[in-house]
Amino acid sequence: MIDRLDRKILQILQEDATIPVAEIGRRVGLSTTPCWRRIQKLEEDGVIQRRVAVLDPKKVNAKVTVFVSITTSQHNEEWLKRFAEVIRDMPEVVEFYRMSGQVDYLLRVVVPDIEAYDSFYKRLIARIDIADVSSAFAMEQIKYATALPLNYVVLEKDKGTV
Amino acid sequence: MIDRLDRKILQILQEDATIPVAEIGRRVGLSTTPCWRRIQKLEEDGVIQRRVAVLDPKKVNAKVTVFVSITTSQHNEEWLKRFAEVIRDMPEVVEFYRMSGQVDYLLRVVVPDIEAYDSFYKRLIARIDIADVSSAFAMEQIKYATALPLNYVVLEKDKGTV
DNA sequence: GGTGAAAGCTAGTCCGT
DNA sequence: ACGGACTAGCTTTCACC
Repeated sequence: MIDRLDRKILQILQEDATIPVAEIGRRVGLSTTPCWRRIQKLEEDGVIQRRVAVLDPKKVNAKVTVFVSITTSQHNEEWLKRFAEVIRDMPEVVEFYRMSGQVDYLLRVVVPDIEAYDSFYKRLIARIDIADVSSAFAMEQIKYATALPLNYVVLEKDKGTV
Repeated sequence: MIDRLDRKILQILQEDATIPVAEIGRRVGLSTTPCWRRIQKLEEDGVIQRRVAVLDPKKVNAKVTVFVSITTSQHNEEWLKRFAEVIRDMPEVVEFYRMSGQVDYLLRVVVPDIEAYDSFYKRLIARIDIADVSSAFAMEQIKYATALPLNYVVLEKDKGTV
């Protein structure tokens, strides 16, 4: 499905989606049209989901990240569905995972300060029944990448490519 | 620095950076040129850091997320600097935080499966001295947003805007 | 699956208000 | 600081190898 050229293209677009198709083509050793066709296909196939602007958290007052570990007694499908809906409506929750092991769910929450977190926390527990919550505060974001590692991509056998 | 119109623009671009400037202008009630100028300024000021393509993790075999909690005995600047460099070179590490409380650092690591995580883990501890590591596996990514909450932005007093 | 050039939009510039 | 018209450049299409 994806070959080495596609992977090169994805690598570029993951880092900078403003680069013209002609320039991407040049970098991967392709002329404009085939490069464009590949990008189209990657979008159709849903490999490329969207193109977004990434903002500086400090400049928009999103300075504090809190990791919220949640355990629940309610292990039914209905409860999870409702929980997911609640979370989807809270823009402070930037990531949401169902975990294995001790904690059931993990949230990454972004707020300007501790007070705002407290307010968020109250809104959260008011909306949904949760057994136990524990919060861990990040002091500094040392690395944040939207780019996924592409070295694990399962490659289609390339047909006589360089 | 940022007013309500800027915030509306950012909201749009955070979700979809492919929308033409004229259309963004229309949505926020501005004609093309002033809207374009605002976007330029937001880029110059570093509020907009970059535009990137977001990929489907499943389609690029990045199916497993692991949260790695790290504690260290080495609390000096030199060690952290080296640690940060090591992490920066590992594309599997997608996020990296310095934490308060029990754990010193938290990593979000993305790999195709448990075996790949084990290999990553070995490479990590081979490169840097770490006192204690504990790994928590995510079973499912229920929400992932690159968009930051903008309701906390400190707004410049708008001058007679709608 | 690849190339080159034409056509249609969009971003970026200029000038006026 | 906003708006309209123009230009330059990029995306997208098309005909072809």
